[in-house]
Amino acid sequence: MTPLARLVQVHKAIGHPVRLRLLAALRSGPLCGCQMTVIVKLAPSTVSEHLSELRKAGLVTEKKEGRWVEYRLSDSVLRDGILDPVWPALEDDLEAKADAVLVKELRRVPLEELCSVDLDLERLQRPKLASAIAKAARIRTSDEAPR
Amino acid sequence: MTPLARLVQVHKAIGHPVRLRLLAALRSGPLCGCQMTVIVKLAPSTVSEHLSELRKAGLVTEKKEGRWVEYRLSDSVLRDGILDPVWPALEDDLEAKADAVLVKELRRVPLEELCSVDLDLERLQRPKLASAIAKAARIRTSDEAPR
DNA sequence: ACGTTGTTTCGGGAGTTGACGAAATAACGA
DNA sequence: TCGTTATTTCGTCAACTCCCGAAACAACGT
Repeated sequence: MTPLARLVQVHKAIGHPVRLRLLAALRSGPLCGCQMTVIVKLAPSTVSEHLSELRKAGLVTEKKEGRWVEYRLSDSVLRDGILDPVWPALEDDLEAKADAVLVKELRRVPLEELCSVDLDLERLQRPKLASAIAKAARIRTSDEAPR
Repeated sequence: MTPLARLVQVHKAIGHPVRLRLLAALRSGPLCGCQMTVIVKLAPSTVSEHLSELRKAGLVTEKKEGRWVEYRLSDSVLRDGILDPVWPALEDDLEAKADAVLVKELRRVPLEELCSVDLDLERLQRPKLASAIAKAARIRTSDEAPR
């Protein structure tokens, strides 16, 4: 793959709202796939495909951790600074800020508890899920967000 | 348009080989549309649409100069450094380097002369023009890397 | 006025992307 | 073992992208 084709792949990966939100969510630390589905509220298969594209572009790495796959920003992202110009813009974005709040809450919920939340039928509805998570989060308030 | 949507628009614009080559070509100075069609060897209408997308993304600006439209990298590109991480990678790219040589040659040809090349319409929009330029530049005949 | 040239817009066709659900796979726990 | 849960792969379909040529538009020279 030529350097130009590589650049195209990377920027195509960045150039999608869902993938950009996933990258932003990972900025505060690693997350597993099921957490990401909660954040962007899409079907697990869709999120998996987005993450696969980010991995192929070298933007995230994945590590199998028991039942879950832990995703994190790749070293090259931090080293090459390819995303450095995007973070400041996201500071002013309402959706990105809401995501950041949700991510922070999610990190306080142990994965076992998060997965036990009954999603019912409507994955698309945010308030119910968010309140369920918030309720679960109120029970546990010990961990602190990394980095 | 939200900051996130704006970022997506910018990176989608960058995430295409032709548009990336156009941006790279503009790095050495302003160019007009007809010069760009020579560089990327696509129909004028196609190049126009690519440039329109780059303009809507705020990456290039255009200024009408007589019959020609002069495109150049926008101030914000240079200010925000959104493209700073891409230039080093293009240094290693064969196609980008060949483009750079051709651009250098093109800049020596006055626009009136470039446009005066007789272009009867066989096959692609202006093969005769392209070959004439290639002959002058002596580079475009040997960049078929097989594999 | 007219023809020429550079550029843009429009319509369409081939190919790609993004979303889903269903099914398959992997790992835990009872 | 079996059932549950997280994740991936696959088939499908709607929507979009990219490229083209034709036509329209804009500006120059004669």
